[in-house]
Amino acid sequence: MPFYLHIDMDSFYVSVERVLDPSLEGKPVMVGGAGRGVVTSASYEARQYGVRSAMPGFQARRLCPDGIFVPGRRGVYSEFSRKVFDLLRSFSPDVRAYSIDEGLVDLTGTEKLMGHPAGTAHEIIGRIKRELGLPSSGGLATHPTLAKIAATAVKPRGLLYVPPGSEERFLGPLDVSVIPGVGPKTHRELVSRGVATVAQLLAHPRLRRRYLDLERQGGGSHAHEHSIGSETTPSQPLTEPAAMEQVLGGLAGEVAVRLRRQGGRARRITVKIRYSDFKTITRSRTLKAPTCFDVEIFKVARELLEQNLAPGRPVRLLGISTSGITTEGWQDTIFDYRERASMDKLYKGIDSLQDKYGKGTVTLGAGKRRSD
DNA sequence: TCTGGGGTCCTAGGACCC
DNA sequence: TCTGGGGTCCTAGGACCC
Repeated sequence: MPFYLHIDMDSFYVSVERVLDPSLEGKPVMVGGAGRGVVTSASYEARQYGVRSAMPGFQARRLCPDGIFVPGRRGVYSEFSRKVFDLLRSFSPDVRAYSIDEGLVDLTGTEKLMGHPAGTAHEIIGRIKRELGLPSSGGLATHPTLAKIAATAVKPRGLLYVPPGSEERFLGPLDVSVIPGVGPKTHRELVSRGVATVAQLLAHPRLRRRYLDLERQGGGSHAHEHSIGSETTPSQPLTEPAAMEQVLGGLAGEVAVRLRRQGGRARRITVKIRYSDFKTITRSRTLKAPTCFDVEIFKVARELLEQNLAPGRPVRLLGISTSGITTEGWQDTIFDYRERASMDKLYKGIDSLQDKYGKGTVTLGAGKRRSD
C-alpha cells in the first residue's frame, strides 16, 4: 500500500522569524508588505484580522494597524528550509520539494523499519518542532494530491490520516476549491455549472480527469519546461525609455548570471511590461542559438520593448524571462563557436569576482568612463 | 499608500510541412 | 474553385501556486 506524507509548514516565514526573535510569539506578525509590496506570510493571529498572504501591504495595515511588519529575509528562510528537508530525508530517501515550505515524503514500505506510517508522520512533525522550533501540518494518504488536501484541511498544527479505502468518503463533502489547481476563476465556473463539492466533481468523468485524477500516479517525472526570469516594480512608474532600458539592463544581467550558474542557455526571451493601469503584455522571441550572455539577452529585450511599448503610458513593472533552456555544450551550435567559448570564460571570471567581492563590482561594457 | 516576484501549465490561433 | 488532416513550432494570454 502506497503512503505519502505531505508536510506543509505553518506560516513558514513568520515561524522562522519567531525562532530568531521569540518576542514575536503570540502576536499578529506579517512578513513583507512594506512600500508597494505584499504580505508574503501572515501569522494566524494576523489572519484573525482578515490579513492573507499576497495581500497588498497598505490593505494589511488598514486591517491590522497594530500588527508587526517584518521585512523578509529570503536567505534565512532557505537555510531553515534546507534543514527541514534534511530532516525529512532522514526518514525516507524519496522526498520531493514542492516549494520552500512544502514537501512530500514517500513512506511506502517503511512499516517494517519504522512501524505504521501514521506513527512515523507524528514523529516527523514532532521532530520538526522540537529540533527546529517550527510548527507544521501533515496529510497522510495513499496519493500525493490527497495527502496535500488533507494537510491543508488540518492546518495549522494538525495531522490528518486518510486510511486506504476511505478516500472518497473524506473528499466527497469538501468544497471543490480544496483541489490544487482550482482557483477563484475555476471555482466560480464549476459552481455555476452545479459542481460545488468534490463528490459532484468526481461524478463527472471529464472534470475528474482534468482536476483530480487519483488513478494517475504522482511519481511520474514530468519533463516540464523550465524557465528563469526576473522582474521588478520600481518605486515610481517609469516614463522615460532611457530609464526603462537601464532597468532592463539590470534584469538581463541577473537572469544571465543565474543561467550561467546552472550551466544553462535559453532559446526564448520574453519581456513583460505592466502599465500603471495593471494592463500587462508579454512579448517574446525565439533565438536561432541559445544564449546565457548579458549583452545578447539585453539586446533582444530592448528590441522587444522598443517595438511594443505604448508611448506615453507609464510603466509599473518590467520583467525578462528566459525559457527553452538547454544545458548542452557549445559544440552543438554552428555559430561562432570559438567566440562564444571565450565569452563563456570571460563571464565565468566575472561571476566568480562578483561572488567574491559582491554584486556590481564588475560590469561589462558601457560603464562610466574616466575623463582622462 | 492600490495590487511582489518566483515559477508551471494550459489554451488557442497561425505558420508551415507532409 | 468552396476548402483534408495530422504534427510541430511559435506566440500571447491567463489561471494558478507558493
